[in-house]
Amino acid sequence: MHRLLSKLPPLKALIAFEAVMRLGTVTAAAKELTSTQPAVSQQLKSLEGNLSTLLFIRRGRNLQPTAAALEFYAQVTPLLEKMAGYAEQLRADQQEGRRVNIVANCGLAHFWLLPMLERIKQDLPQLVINVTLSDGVDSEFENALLLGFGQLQHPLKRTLFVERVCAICSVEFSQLHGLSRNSAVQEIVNQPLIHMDTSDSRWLNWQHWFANNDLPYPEQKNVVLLGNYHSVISNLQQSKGLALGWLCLMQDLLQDKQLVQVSGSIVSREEYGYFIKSSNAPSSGEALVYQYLVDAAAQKVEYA
Amino acid sequence: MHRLLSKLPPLKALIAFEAVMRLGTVTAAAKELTSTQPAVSQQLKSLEGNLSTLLFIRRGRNLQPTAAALEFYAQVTPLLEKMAGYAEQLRADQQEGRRVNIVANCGLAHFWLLPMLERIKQDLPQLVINVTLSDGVDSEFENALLLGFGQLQHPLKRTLFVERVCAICSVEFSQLHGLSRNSAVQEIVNQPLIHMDTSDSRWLNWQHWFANNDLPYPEQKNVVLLGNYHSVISNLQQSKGLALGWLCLMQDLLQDKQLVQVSGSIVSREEYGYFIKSSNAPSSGEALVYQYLVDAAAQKVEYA
DNA sequence: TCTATGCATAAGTTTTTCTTATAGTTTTCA
DNA sequence: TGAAAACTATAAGAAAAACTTATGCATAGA
Repeated sequence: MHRLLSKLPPLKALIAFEAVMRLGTVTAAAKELTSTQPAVSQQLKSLEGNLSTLLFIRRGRNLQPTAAALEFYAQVTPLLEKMAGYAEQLRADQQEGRRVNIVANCGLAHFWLLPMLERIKQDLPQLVINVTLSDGVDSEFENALLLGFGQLQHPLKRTLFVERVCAICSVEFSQLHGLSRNSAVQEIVNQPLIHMDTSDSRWLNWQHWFANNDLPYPEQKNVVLLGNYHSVISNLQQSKGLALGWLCLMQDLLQDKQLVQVSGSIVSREEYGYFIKSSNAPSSGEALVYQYLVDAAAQKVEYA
Repeated sequence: MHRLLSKLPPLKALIAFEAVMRLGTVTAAAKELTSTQPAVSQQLKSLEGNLSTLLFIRRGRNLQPTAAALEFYAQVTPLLEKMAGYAEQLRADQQEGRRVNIVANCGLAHFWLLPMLERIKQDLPQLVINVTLSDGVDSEFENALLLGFGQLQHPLKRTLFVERVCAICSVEFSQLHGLSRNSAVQEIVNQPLIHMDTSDSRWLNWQHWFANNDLPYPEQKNVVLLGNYHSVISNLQQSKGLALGWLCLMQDLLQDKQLVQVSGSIVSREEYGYFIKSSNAPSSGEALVYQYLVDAAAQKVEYA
């Protein structure tokens, strides 16, 4: 353990050493580093102590580097420069908005953002886009674009998709049970239902759906609560029952006839849905991606 | 200016970052670094601030590195490891006494040590020997073998050569003026004399020589004071006059008949001469060189 | 739902680093 | 030769940085 800590000399001392080697005197180095001569002198001493190696022969007024110092200088300077270069690169990327972080709700990411990601990267090649999946988040992120789900009435949030859900199942399941878009809502009462674990109660669930259709909530046995929407769809495709489908996310699958809408009932809440929210200090790149996603969502809605 | 300082992130933070990336959690990193979780957490924060780049997406309990973090980790870790490696190498060299610093009087170095240096390196190939020339030094050096000139009565000093000087000149000059080893000391009185600037008064000079031979010190006009012994010999070889020759240093040149001793007078002071002195904490390598030089000096004396 | 694990933040303390002042050495200049 | 200037090392008090303890909050697992 302590793989590096115990072996690395103090960086400040290295910087002081580099400057002294390059400029020849402690005083000049101190000037460049906007520090004082004793400070640099002590740094050198501490470096010599750390390396337990004499780096300079002190002859009263001037210093003469030892062979060890010359060697170490030649080794370490390029490393410091590279390191500074990498750090600068990162800062520049950030400064110029080339690096964009997106924190996205899992379902939205899986069924909407990720399929589109390659295209986004092609369309905005100057950006480095980083997507992190995260459910149950609508808090502040300091440096990331947030794609979340929840209440839409918020000055900083912009709506991507209003919440609209319907009952869906696989083609196979629909054929087996004679279900279709024209089925009456009553037919759904006795079907096995697939549930998502919506412990945070932000989401519409089957209870809402039945209440909205003036039907009694059927008693459920052996309820399976799935942790994320991806699992729900996975179970759905295995024809294990009916699930609630968020229209905006399922649109492609419905159009491709991979899934089937059951009954014409669409339950929606205008004040809930998927939203996009800028970081506190959006970069130019973030602004680009923001607009790109807003546009993409608007286009998708048109099909609905 | 500020070529590196302003661009480099704090090293401590880099070490914390490296450990967190490698181990996955702040707590584990803190444990490895024998620090505390909040300390590491703050380091990460400071690094993010320094790079003005988000490195981790915090999701309550765990951290997820951003693309920037992964990239930076891949760039920086090898640099840190190399740096640690170089530092370790230096420490190991020192530890095992592979690195020896010699601070040597200019004259002694030029006429005795340096001609022998290649041979020393061949004979002690495991050592890295670093010679620094320095006149007028008999003070303490923390980490270097000192070859100096001065008083010999000192518990830590060991005599290399007792001070013995004679008058010398070039072969050409001796032939022009009919001088030889058999010449009487009186013949020297009217010859042009070459002087070394011995402002520190440790050295025998022409005044001493004349006094020692019971001769009046001849009035000098256009006295040229040369700063180092090398210049003196250079002038001597240009047949500009007579100079005082330190026997131990001139021995090779006298044997090769490049220079000629004039008169048989040899002035010596038993309590002065060239000495060798160990550093405060001599390494094994230093001890080897010490003995090597003592032996070499002893051998040389035999010819005298 | 309760507990364990893990991160962030705040506040006070400790450690490190820096600055000011001083002394010593060497070079330069008169 | 001697005084001034340039440069470094060291000591001690001051400033800054880092760390630790305590606490709150969020998530994961039972």
